[in-house]
Amino acid sequence: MSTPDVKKQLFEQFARIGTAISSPARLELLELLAQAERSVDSLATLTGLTVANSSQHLQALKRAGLIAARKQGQFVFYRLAGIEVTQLLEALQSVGEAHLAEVDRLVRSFVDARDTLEPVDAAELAARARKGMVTVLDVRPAEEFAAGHLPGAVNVPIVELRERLKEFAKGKEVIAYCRGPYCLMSIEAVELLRAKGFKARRLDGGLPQWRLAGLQVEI
Amino acid sequence: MSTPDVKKQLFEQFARIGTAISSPARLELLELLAQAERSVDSLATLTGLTVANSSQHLQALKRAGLIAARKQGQFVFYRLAGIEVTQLLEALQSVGEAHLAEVDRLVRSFVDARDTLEPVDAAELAARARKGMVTVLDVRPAEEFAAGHLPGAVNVPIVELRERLKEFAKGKEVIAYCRGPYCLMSIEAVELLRAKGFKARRLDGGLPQWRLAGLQVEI
DNA sequence: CGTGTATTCAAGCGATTACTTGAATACTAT
DNA sequence: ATAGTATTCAAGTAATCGCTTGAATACACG
Repeated sequence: MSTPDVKKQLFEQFARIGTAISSPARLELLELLAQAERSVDSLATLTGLTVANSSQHLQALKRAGLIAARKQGQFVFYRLAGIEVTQLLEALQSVGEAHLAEVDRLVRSFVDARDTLEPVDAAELAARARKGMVTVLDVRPAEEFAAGHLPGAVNVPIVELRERLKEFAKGKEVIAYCRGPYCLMSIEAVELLRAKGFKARRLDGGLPQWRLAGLQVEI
Repeated sequence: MSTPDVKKQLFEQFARIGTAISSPARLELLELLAQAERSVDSLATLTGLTVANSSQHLQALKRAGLIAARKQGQFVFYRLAGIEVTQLLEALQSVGEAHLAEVDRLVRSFVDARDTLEPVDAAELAARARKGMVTVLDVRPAEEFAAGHLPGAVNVPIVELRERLKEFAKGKEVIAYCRGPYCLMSIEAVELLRAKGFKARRLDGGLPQWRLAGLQVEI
């Protein structure tokens, strides 16, 4: 095999991965899978895609090496193929934030709050949580919490938060997190908590970013 | 603007970047631009694409925020938009290496040598070069060397190496590098040097990886 | 000012992609 | 076995993409 030929084939392979992340639907699937493994059906419901369409997208992602499948009974559970995939998604977002004006505009449009919510970074939270100084609040759905969460976090899905406020102590600061930097549930949580007189901030990033920082995840 | 709508638009934006890296031709262009800024014409020549086709690919990359352009006289020089783009390409390759069997096969097919060439990593080279213990050899074309190279490196393009061997001292080890982990010129250089009785190894990665490691680049 | 060169634009064509629909397959549980 | 559910497969259509060709634009130089 001649060498320029090998080069070309390598570019073709890498381009396959590019193709896999060139669809909004597939990116949404990947974001969900970055939280927890899930069945085709559950992914279809969460994304609003038809089941057949989801299945096709998932197969495309699998062919590109981004996700892996596990069959259990009549269900097929898909999961990210590895931490490299999370890194790839991070890099994708980081390019978007740095160089696409449209991304900047969109982020500002819903996280004006960002400035006022004073996000805590992972290292700071890790230190303070270890000393028991803060309550770590995971507002994601129970399934995602079950598949892995920050050490010592309590799970109150955002839809239940309003009616479970009494579970929190007024004195202790609450740090809320959810799926990632563009996940709105933690922002909503912080706003609700503050309105009710709690001291609350949000984590800058979600579980995937916590993992990427090399920090420990509890199951 | 409703929030699920914003989410959707964000995925669309990130997908634009995915689309940009979904073509082998564009990946090749990006790899070249990771070395140095270049004109459309020079990129077309290097890749073997027609000028019009290159121009279109470059515009696509620009729209996706991956590259930026600078017009000087009748030339348009394109360059990577930022270090995030290099990170993205790194992440892409890393997913490929980890999860695409085909990539593994291709890499093995031309870098069996890899095992026997005992690549040096960036940190080790930085330390040894600072003490003057090794000769750092850049085998890339002169233009790319001129746009930035490892501190203290000497530039002998691979095509000139055979006739310029007398410039090297037999006793001092030579560490060769070129464009990146899949760049063959440094492998060829090491093989030639060894055959002629020099002590030689290659750097694991090229200039972009050196930059990503946060190490200093000389111009 | 005209000539040559670098780049971009515009139109066209074949190949690929995204999504839908309806059916087939695979497994579970009664 | 039978019915029910999860997933995949297959076929069809509209839209998009990659590349080519030929022309237009932009700039430099004599």
